[in-house]
Amino acid sequence: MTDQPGLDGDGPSESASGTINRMSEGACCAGTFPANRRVSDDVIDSELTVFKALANEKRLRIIEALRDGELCACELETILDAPQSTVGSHLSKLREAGIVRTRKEGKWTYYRIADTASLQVLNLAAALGEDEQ
Amino acid sequence: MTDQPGLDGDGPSESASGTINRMSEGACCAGTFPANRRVSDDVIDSELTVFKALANEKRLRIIEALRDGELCACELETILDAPQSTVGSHLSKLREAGIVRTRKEGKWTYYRIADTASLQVLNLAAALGEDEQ
DNA sequence: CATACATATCGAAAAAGTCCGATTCGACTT
DNA sequence: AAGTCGAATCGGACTTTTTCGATATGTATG
Repeated sequence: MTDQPGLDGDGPSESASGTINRMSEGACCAGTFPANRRVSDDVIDSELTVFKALANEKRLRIIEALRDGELCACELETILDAPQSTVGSHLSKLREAGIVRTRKEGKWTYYRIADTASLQVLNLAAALGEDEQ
Repeated sequence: MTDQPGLDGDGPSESASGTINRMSEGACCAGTFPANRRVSDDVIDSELTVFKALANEKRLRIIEALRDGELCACELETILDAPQSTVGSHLSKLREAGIVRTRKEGKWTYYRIADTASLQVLNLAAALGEDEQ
């Protein structure tokens, strides 16, 4: 027989609820798992939508550029120094993810940050990544 | 303020050396982009590292599972219901990104969230994505 | 030391994402 | 209406990421 991890719980951070159903026979985790630690698919989907939208250098540059206020699509083209179709598809993804919102004025389309919470996410991520390098 | 789109169309008579212009004909924003809105590459890199690590369903499930405390790699295998090598590579990426930290105990490896700021990022993202669906 | 188990890593195929020319569409001007 | 400009979208080449069997490493046990 083999030991089970976390049985005696002498670790420094073993303070979680003991509702995890551990097995009493066989290998470490065979058969049973802490099902109560699953999270709803909706939450995962929400997070995934946002993070996929943010996991791209050009899209991050767009958002950083929009920190101080709205810009039109063509201005973002020059900031990214990329072809119109490239910038356009990035903007589409940001809009589909709900990160940015648009305002049409004549033949121009102005983009702005939809929710300041997006900027908080950026700030937190920057701080997180910073002390890891 | 920079010139907003509104200057008259000049026609295809671009003669100067386009320093930042990629299009054949400058119009709306050619030459007058808000350069001061650029952000340092370091910040972008930090954000990118974090967001790339979080932009994956399985890795998000791992992090959500670790909210309440550490779990060993084999427990995470059963949560994800994926082969050991798949889970292992996701855990490697999370560790390389600094999202999780490990603790070895005998032949087991325990994973935990490295920084509670990660969970704040998740919470914000979940809220952001929520009201977009 | 042989064995079993936990896990890290490799490598190649599959899947997903990015890039960008070309096209389409809408709004404006003449 | 015809032409122009800004912008959205399509299609396919290209790049990156994911997946997972196979293998390697490490740790306990007999």
